[in-house]
Amino acid sequence: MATPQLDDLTARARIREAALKQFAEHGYERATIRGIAAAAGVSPGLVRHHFGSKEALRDAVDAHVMAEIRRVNDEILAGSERGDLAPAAFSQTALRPFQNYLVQALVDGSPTMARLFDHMIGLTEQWLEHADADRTDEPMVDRRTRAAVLNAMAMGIPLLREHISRAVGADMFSPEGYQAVALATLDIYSHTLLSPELAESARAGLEAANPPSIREQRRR
Amino acid sequence: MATPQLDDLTARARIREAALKQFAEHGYERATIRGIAAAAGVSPGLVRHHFGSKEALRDAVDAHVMAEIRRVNDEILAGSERGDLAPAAFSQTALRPFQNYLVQALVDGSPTMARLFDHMIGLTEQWLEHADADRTDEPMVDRRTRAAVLNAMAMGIPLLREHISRAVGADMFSPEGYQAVALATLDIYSHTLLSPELAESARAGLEAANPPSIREQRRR
DNA sequence: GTCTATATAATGATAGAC
DNA sequence: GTCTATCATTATATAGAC
Repeated sequence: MATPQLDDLTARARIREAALKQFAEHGYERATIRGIAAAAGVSPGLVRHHFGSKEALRDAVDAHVMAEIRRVNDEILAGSERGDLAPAAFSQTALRPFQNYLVQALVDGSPTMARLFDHMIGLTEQWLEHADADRTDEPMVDRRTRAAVLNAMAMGIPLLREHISRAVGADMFSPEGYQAVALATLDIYSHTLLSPELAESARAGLEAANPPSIREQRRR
Repeated sequence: MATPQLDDLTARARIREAALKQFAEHGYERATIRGIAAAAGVSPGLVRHHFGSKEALRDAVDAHVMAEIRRVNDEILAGSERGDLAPAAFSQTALRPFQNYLVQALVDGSPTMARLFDHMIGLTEQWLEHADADRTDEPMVDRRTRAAVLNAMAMGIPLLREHISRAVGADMFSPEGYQAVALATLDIYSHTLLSPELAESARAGLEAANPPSIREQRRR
């Protein structure tokens, strides 16, 4: 499903799958119709015949990825409780086969994937709602801003997988590398990186440097 | 310094500054020599005269950014204690004027910026060393892996600034947007997002699905 | 040092044969 | 449905005048 037998697919589907990989690996600009056609084992002309243009091909891949993500996500939601669904778990399961495409498309400025990003922010907000219930102090900013930043942070991992792999000494696609990164993510999420005192002093410095009118706008 | 008066610079420096901005905003591929020349107020031929090729221009910008970052970083190190230098503070101060360029170059696969990334991992490791001292439980993976992941997460913010800005409703470059994101970052770093129990159960599930031989390799 | 003009290569788009 | 051949555009690279 994530990596179907290319031989078993129609040419149109093969092209779409090849484009998915090429866009994910090289980005939209660097990926070429010729390269995609070669990877799919067809002629460049056939790509045009089925999709019309490179931009339309991107849209088709976007739509397919979006549909697949929603489908898998629905499957997971159907089989689990709502509420304890952490974004981490969400990305690691539903999004994982398409993660590289998604994050690259985000950087490339795909409107479709931008909407998906917004959707994910909503899920993260729900998750934060639960996490906030256990807090005693007031959050420094509104939940949506924190959800957006949190999402971007999570996306940074697959986006910079090349550099993480180099530093870790194992390909993030290998079982070993993947597990190491997943454990690191869990460890980071479950521990505090900044003491409350340091965070508070940093915040004070930040707010002192900016007009106080801004400060009160974005609580909750 | 970060945004010098273009009129006051030599043509060579103007081209370099223009390239810095174009590469940061559009990425290496989409940025064109013609566009850079226009932004610098010179002819495309002069770009070639001074830098030889687009790739060489990128190398020159890389070197300049690297030098500036080190210079600012050294200034900060000289004026502050070692050890309490959080990566957040580091990025927000020394790297900030070049952050967009750095993260885009990282995605574009610049070798020079890749080395800088590795250098930053080292700084984050030092920071984690202090944070780890306050922990009672054993980290789930070695420090370097956590530092690499943490770095990638931090980079995700400027990398996806377009999407964060859209979600927050304010440009991340505006004082308001910047402050909101900075506060969110502080809040996230100073709070736990996953309870120890949830993290432990997720870890157990993860390790059960993978060969146990992997598990013991990457502690500390 | 700086510009204009041109060569060359790559790419997306297109037309038409099978 | 699929391919080959070609066009038009764009970008980098280059040469040479001022």
